[in-house]
Amino acid sequence: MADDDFDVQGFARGINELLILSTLQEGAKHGYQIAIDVEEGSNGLFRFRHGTLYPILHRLEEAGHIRGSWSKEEGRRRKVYALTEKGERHLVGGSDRVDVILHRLLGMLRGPGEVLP
Amino acid sequence: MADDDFDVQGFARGINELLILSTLQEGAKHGYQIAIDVEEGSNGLFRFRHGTLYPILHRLEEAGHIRGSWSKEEGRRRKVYALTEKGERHLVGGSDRVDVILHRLLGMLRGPGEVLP
DNA sequence: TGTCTTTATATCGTCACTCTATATATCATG
DNA sequence: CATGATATATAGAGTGACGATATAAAGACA
Repeated sequence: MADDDFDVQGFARGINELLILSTLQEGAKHGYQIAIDVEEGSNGLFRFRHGTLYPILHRLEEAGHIRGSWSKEEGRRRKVYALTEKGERHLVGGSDRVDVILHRLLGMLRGPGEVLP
Repeated sequence: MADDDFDVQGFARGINELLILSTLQEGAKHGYQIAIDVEEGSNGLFRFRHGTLYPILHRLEEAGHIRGSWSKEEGRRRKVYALTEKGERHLVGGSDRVDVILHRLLGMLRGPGEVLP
């Protein structure tokens, strides 16, 4: 499959990844905080179960989009993730792509008669 | 999971279903024609493999969103699908939902801080 | 006539991924 | 000291898109 091809699976996966990268723009944070911020930032619309969140974080770390480091403040172990440059580029490109795809989708759904700007 | 909850899997699955329902607004057609129309209508962005298309058509038929009937014109057997009223309602509701998610998602991705109405 | 491509529908197996549930550990509160 | 919130992790289940493959008939071409 070509790189600019659309597939729903990859698109869905991408949404979750982009949401995580997006909140990390505010600064480095640990997983639990990411989940909270995404949920609050979207008024509860977007939400991560921890069974969903952590695998994605590991995936993003392996891909070099985020960089994790353990901190042991107050005895509580936390893995704090920071956005890398690669991750930032991925976020910008991914957001543009989501923009294009969803607007085209909406154009299709609104019916064939309508002409979009 | 509540009905108005967002999950990426369901959203992704919904995209394909809505694309199919959308082209059927033009009138009843058979599966192969649906695939062609979706691909051409989106300038090649959205595309169905037949391994993807037919299971979705069966799913939509079972759900009562479309109604299929066999035709044997010219000796070639075709299953022609028509949009039902239920399917029409599903399409309208689904389009509105895509609209909402699109704007909220882009609001999140375009940078934190701002919470959209 | 034979065969190759296009049209047309269908299903099976694989793979990836979300989601539920469970495990582990620390800190705060009553 | 038990309960709940914080915090990370993984195993198991279920779903479904995707690729490959099967079937079959129509049209083109030599």
